Amino acid sequence: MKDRADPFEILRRGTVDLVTGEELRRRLASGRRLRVKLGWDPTGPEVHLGHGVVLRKLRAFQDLGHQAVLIIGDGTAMVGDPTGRQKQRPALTTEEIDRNLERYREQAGKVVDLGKAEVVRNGDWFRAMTFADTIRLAARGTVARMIERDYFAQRMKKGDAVGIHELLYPLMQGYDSVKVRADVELGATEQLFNLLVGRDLQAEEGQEPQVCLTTPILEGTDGRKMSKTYGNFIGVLEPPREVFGKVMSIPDRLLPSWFSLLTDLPDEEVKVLLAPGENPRKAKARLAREIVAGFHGAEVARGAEEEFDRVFREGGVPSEIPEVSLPQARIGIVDLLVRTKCAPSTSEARRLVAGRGVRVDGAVVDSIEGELTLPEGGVLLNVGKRRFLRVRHAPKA
RNA sequence: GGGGAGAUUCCGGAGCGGCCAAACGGGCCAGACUGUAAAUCUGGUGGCACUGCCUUCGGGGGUUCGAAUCCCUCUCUCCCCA
Repeated sequence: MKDRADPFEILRRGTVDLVTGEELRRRLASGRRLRVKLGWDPTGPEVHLGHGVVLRKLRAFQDLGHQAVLIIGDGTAMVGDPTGRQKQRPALTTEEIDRNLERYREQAGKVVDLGKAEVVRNGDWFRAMTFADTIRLAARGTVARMIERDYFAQRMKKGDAVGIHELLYPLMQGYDSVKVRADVELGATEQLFNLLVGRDLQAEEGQEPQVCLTTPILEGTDGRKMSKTYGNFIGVLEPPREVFGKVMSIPDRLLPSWFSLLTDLPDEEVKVLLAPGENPRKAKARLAREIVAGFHGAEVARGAEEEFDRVFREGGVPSEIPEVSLPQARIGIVDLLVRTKCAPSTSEARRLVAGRGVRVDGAVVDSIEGELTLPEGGVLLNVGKRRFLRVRHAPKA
């Protein structure tokens, strides 16, 4: 955050909602160290660039000397989501939550300074609540208020189930704010409603209502919201090369938003990169480099770029190729694909070969009948554009 | 509590006794063209011992030579009324 003066302006940049700007300005002016809350549900182990946006905002607060307060939502996650619909998340075990939390720390730590952050679990207080406490909390919300939200309205219209506990969610989240006495709560813009509930609850408790600050939803590699369920995300812990490649494959129109949400490049510089007439590819490479550098440093980022160029621009081979050893020396191509997990099933393997998507040592395999003998140095197996594998014959297991 | 509708392959959504491994669209995979962009085009998209066989249409049971399709029952969901 190398930037001139006004902390307020720094924090305001790239936000969608800020309730209210005046309050934030006032609190910043107080010179007090603000408590800035960000919640995370340990329902999965993956932190992706979409989360990165709001984490970066939290980091910005940290850089200005404020206190980050991370809420781990194990209270709600333990309850699980009983909404009947097929593959809703099952209740998580304590072990799973701990594991997810561990992974989360590792990943979030790439963006925020966890050493200086306060990390609390809301399960600590929710588990302690009695049913009567719960009722009292529930009484603070109204159904009308809850279901006016787009999210619920859409699902109901669509005929999907909405569980009663889901109506409780915003209240629980708001209660967290009361518990940690948050000055500011961060979230993606879809979270605005939940954040606002926190304000109400705090006010009822005689606390000064938190400032709610939301960040834009990052569009994923396919243009939809970046999300685990869409499989269109870029994970923070993915190998640098992978991250670089995925960034290169985003649609051009995402460039402006990705630059502003995921990098610290000054607007003027971005403007030059995206000027009409410039090759968008160049800008994208810069973006990819910036993002990788943010997690792994400039050195690694440069390496990832070189690798990318070699493999995809020059049709070369990656410098590091995973190796697999097989006990037999002679094997049918279809079998080979299945054994090396390049294809999930024999049928799929056949399709890949039939579709001319499989190469061995650079030559397209054009028959599913094909058999090959693994030579001394092994063989380079290549499926599609990005999957490379070196297969050797291992005399013994 | 009463009445109605519905549960289909990754998703949406056809099918309503054999021609159904199941239309069509989306997604996804592979190929062409590219800048691993967009747009477009082609092929594919349950499994296997693959011109055949096996397992799928919410669960269980039944009718039938034969069921995703008919009957019974269970579970779940939605809508209307109270």
